[in-house]
Amino acid sequence: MPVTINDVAKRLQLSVTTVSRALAGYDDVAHETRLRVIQAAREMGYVPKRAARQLRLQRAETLGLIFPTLGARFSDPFFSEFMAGVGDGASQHSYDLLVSVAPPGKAEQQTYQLWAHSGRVDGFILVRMRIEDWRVAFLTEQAIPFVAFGRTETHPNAPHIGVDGRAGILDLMRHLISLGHRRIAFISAPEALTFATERLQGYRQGLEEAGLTWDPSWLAQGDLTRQGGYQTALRLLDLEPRPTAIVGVNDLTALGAIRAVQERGLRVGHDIAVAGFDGTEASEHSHPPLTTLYQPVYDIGRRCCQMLLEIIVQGHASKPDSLIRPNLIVRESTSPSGNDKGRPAFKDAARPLREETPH
Amino acid sequence: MPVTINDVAKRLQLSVTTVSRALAGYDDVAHETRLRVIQAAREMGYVPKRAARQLRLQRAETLGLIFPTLGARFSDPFFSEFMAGVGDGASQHSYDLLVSVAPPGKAEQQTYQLWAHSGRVDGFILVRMRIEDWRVAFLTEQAIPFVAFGRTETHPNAPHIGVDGRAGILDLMRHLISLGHRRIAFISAPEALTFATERLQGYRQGLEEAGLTWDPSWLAQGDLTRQGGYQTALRLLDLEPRPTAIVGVNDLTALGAIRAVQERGLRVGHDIAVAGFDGTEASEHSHPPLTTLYQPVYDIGRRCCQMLLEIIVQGHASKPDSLIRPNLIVRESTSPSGNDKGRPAFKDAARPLREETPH
DNA sequence: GTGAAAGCGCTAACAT
DNA sequence: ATGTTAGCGCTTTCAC
Repeated sequence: MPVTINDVAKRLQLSVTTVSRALAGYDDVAHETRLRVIQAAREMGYVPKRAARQLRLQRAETLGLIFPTLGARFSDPFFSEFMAGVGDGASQHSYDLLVSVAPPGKAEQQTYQLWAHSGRVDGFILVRMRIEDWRVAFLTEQAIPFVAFGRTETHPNAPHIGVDGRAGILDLMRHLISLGHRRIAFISAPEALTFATERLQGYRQGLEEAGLTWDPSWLAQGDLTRQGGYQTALRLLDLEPRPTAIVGVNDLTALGAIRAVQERGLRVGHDIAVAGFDGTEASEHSHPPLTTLYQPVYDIGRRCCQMLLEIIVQGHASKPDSLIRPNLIVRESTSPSGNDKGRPAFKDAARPLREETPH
Repeated sequence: MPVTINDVAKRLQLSVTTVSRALAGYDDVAHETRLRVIQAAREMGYVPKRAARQLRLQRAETLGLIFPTLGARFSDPFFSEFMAGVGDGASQHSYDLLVSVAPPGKAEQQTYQLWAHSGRVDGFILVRMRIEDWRVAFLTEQAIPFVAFGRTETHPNAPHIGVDGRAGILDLMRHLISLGHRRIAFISAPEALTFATERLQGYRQGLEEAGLTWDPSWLAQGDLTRQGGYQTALRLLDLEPRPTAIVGVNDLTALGAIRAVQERGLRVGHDIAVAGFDGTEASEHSHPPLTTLYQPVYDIGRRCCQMLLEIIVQGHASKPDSLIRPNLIVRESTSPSGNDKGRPAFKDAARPLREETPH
């Protein structure tokens, strides 16, 4: 049933070599022959069998992406957009994308091992980097190509694309401080995650820079979910004196905090400022819209992919790492005019869609 | 560098046949031999090359999943969870999951063709079914295994798992009507999508059942996004007399509608009821929490996968289709006590997490 | 209980 | 410009 290169060759009274070379675009094939081959292949619906090609070429032309699941529910708004970027980048070079979902741990490690050793993939895209990340150590040691979205403390020179969370949050802190805020709380995340620590640094730096006295109880730990943000914010709102601003380590956390503030009968933007990080679609449409730091996730996915392909094909990336500065998008959640009722006092900053970032 | 079955055989002074059979668990291998083989394989880090196995077995042991992108941004909270379900189901049977993202059209079709004809995958999981869906026609005609999440008008007997959107929305309509609502608006989606049409049927049926007079302007068309829901709801709110309830075809739409209502200075739940469909995490944490119809997306993903494997392995599914009834979860967005300030008047209905649905 | 050998479909080195 | 051939690593039939 499935048509092979042999079928095509027989029908044309040619050798498989010629067919293969004609299709692959070699220039030592007669022009007319090439046309006949292409024509026949199309008519017969011939497509090279991937497994045969992989076996012969000793490469899979496939990239691997293993998402760590966080809890019972796996619904990271990031995920789909990042994956779209990686997927588009891959298919642009006729590479495929193999995806798996595994909670960090034994099974996860086995999947990396299996995919690499079975030749299922030529390299990996890593996400949700941890400060100490066995994946980086493991892949480096085994000389398996990879590119990470985010850096690792223990292997700072590993190929990666990072987002400067410290600088981003610092921008945000300056914004808040310029609005007059002095008691600024921060809802963090498990500190094993690199980006959480980086963003926390921005927070600390912002406080220091302004020479603000600081209360340790203003620093709380969430879990990156709305629920976590909500519950943590409730506790922060009970403090005396109450913070006037709450910064969430990501949008989901901040969105949860908004809910907490509103349940306490306070007005977001007016009584208390709230801000997040990510620039997810949800941040645009919260009530009030959320001030946040936008990072171009789709684009980062594409670039991770490009970089990985360079490493696979050439053995090294032309630029082994880069640091993207997120854009502060000021919306009503940190504006004195932000409130629960009535029309917005001013238009939102425009948020770029899938734009290419300069390289 | 990579270790093959030959390497293992040589080291043990055995033939590759015996090694292969020992590892595959055949019972005509001496017990002691098997142990030696397993031991050596582990020590040497031997993993069968997938490409060689695929070529020999003439199957990929891989499933394909192609997500249609909607607009510039691809961020459906629902996809990540569905994919997790499919992925877990696949890996449970040592199958892999190949994922791509393509806007409906030419490129999408080519990907299906390519993956099938190149033997890259053994079958497909289809999502976002349309009333008339060329994918179903194409795959059926080519005898390529597939399972769809949602039904298709033109091929009602194609293997699929559906969610009874009509019955779900009907439950919701009864709920709204029992609360006294008489002017109920519905924000729909492109009618080419099966689920949009099904849910719309539930809306119409609910109105009919109650014998309500109906104004055509209460039916509006969104695009499944928050933004679309927001803008469409704004128009609905300008009607005279104003609807007292707005039903969104999905959670995102309803969440956008909530924002519109609040911007107009109205209280959700009190002045206007709003409800959605999906039971996403975001619906739990909106302000106020959103009444919605929960569908067990993760579980559906798993079951689609199970079914597809049955078709691939046995040639047919033990149960070619099933219809899941979504659960109405009543929250404050349709409660007279729902409002923007103060504590919730009653606890949310519990929302099940990744539970198994009865079969 | 074990081994020899064929062959899956493809690409490329090496003829001619 | 085209053909012959080897071989990628695996599974499985068949022989012993």
